[in-house]
Amino acid sequence: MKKVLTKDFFERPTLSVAREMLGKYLVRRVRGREVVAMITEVEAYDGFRDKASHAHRGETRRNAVMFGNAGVWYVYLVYGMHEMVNIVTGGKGYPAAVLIRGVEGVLGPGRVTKHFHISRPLDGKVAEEQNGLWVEDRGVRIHAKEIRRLPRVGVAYAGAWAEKKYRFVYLSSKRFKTKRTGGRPVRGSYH
DNA sequence: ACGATGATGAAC
DNA sequence: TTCATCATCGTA
Repeated sequence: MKKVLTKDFFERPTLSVAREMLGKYLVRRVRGREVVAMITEVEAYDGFRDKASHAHRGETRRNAVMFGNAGVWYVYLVYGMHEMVNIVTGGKGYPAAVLIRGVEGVLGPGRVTKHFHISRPLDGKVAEEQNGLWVEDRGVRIHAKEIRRLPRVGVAYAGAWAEKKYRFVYLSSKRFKTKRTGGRPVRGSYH
């Protein structure tokens, strides 16, 4: 059971897509090499009003693909050195995307792109085999109890939007630990 | 705790 | 054209 996810999967409410991306497989094929891993951590960036989203200030050259068709890669550079990979969700004209923050064995969005050799030339490309980067459903089903919803990382400037639990983590991903202070989980940490 | 490193967007 | 900021990471 191996099915390449297409536009119909991504052209739905962003939070649903984000949650359902856990357990799916990111596949990269370039120069005869294939890299595959199960997605274990994602974040949703949803609409014009989401202050943490690049789309909040309106359409620009960088974020234009977020306003376009679902099922397209949105790849950009942050902090001068890390590429981030997102997949566009929702209908055309509605800016939204899901950031892939971690896969099994590779936690951290900058590490994911490095591991999969993903960089800006993929920005704006459709997620399909022909473009060398796509998402597969391989039949893994993740139970709601295995998912933790947390605030997004690195968006403290976004006020109330920073507190929304738009980050989805697959708990059984072995490397994910939760630090606790006063008994409350605060953030994921990487080991 | 901090510096690396460069693109982006808003101000001037 | 300048400037602050930034969906981070490795080293300390």
